[in-house]
Amino acid sequence: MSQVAYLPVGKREQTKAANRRSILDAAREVFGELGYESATVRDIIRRTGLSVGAFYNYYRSKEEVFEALADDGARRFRPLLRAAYETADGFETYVRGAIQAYFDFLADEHENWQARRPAGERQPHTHVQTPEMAAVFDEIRDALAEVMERGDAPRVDPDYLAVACIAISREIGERMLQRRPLDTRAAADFAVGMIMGGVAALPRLYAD
Amino acid sequence: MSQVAYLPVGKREQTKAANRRSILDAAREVFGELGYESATVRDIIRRTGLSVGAFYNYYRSKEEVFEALADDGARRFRPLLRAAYETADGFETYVRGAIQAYFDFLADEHENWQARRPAGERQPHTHVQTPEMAAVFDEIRDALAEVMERGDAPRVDPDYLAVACIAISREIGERMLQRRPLDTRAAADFAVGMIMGGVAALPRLYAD
DNA sequence: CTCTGATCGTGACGCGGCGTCAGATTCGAG
DNA sequence: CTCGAATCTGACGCCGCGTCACGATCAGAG
Repeated sequence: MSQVAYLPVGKREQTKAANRRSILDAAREVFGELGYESATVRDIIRRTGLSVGAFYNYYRSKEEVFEALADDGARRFRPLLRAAYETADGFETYVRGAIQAYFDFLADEHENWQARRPAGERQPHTHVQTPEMAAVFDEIRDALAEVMERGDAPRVDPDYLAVACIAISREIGERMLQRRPLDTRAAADFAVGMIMGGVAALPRLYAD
Repeated sequence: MSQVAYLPVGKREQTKAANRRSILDAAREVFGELGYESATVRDIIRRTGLSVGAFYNYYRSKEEVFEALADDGARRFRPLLRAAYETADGFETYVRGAIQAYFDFLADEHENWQARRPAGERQPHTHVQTPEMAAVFDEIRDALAEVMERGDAPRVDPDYLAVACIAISREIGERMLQRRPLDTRAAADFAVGMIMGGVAALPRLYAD
């Protein structure tokens, strides 16, 4: 029974990975229960059973844990986004696929661990800047540009377009979560309609 | 030279108002220079010359000062919004007026006291929930509903619509501030186009 | 003007969260 | 088994926060 070749071989590597996960899980719970503001680094640490010093071997602050959480979310969402891109056969199907995927994702995450916090609270899926988030932004902008190039839609300022699409999705998504019954489909219909109509009416980049 | 009848008559009232202003001004500067996160209640207090205790007679925390700042912004913006409503003679002119007003307002505030902070920073004009902010939201939603009723635009879910319009304006506005040269007109063209086209294509509330 | 209660200002103080670091412990290569 | 490096531990000092007992100032009554 020597050296069962798992992914992280050494014992050190294993506990390291486990601790990272443990901290992230604890943080999710704590932020969910106490909210970001009033949560304490020590609150998170307590749930992990680690010592204070050990925690600081992994993350330098509460903020950094929060970012890691957001980054994690973005990382899990990315494949869904990519799938939407690859499945799509035009501008509208891409937008629809991406938004429906996002709203379902949102609903899922919300169910799972967001123990009903007051609205307007800081949430990992919004307004934090992390590398993975930036990557998602770029991916969306490029996909939009790419799909526009194919002639399915008029060419407009891709940066503003991406910003607007994300803004609509984010805010409609958040509003959606507060409504009962939860209807991701209706919300998606709204967001997609807004974007599709909007693009058609937008000032063109190269008047031709 | 006795009792020149100013607006706040008593000396007490005067210094009270002066202190409130002083704190808000100091807070603007401090947040502008240090950023919200790393700014300290004491930093603000130091700039006012007040004592610690005196500060706490006016605001209970850094957060509360920040909200007061946001509230103040909303309060100054409201008349401009109202003017846009009263000047408008239809859906498009209202949307255009409101957005142009907002972007000009944004540009102004930015010039004045926002000593170029890293992007994504917490800013009083975004994502804070204050009574005055909520009032602005309601005003926009009602104005949109009202204008829709007049038949200038198809009727759609007013809540989602208001959320979407505000989201677009907010995010395009923020992006606009990062571009050189600063072009509020172009940004407004984009946002208005997006909204106008979007509304036309939206799922109707009462299919008729 | 004086007196008096009330309001407001002052700053030292205690509390609590933060991040560190010297020492202990555990791992794993040789 | 040995030893150096990686990791863990938790007591410690620091710093910002909000309070509160006390003093100063004001406004109104007499």
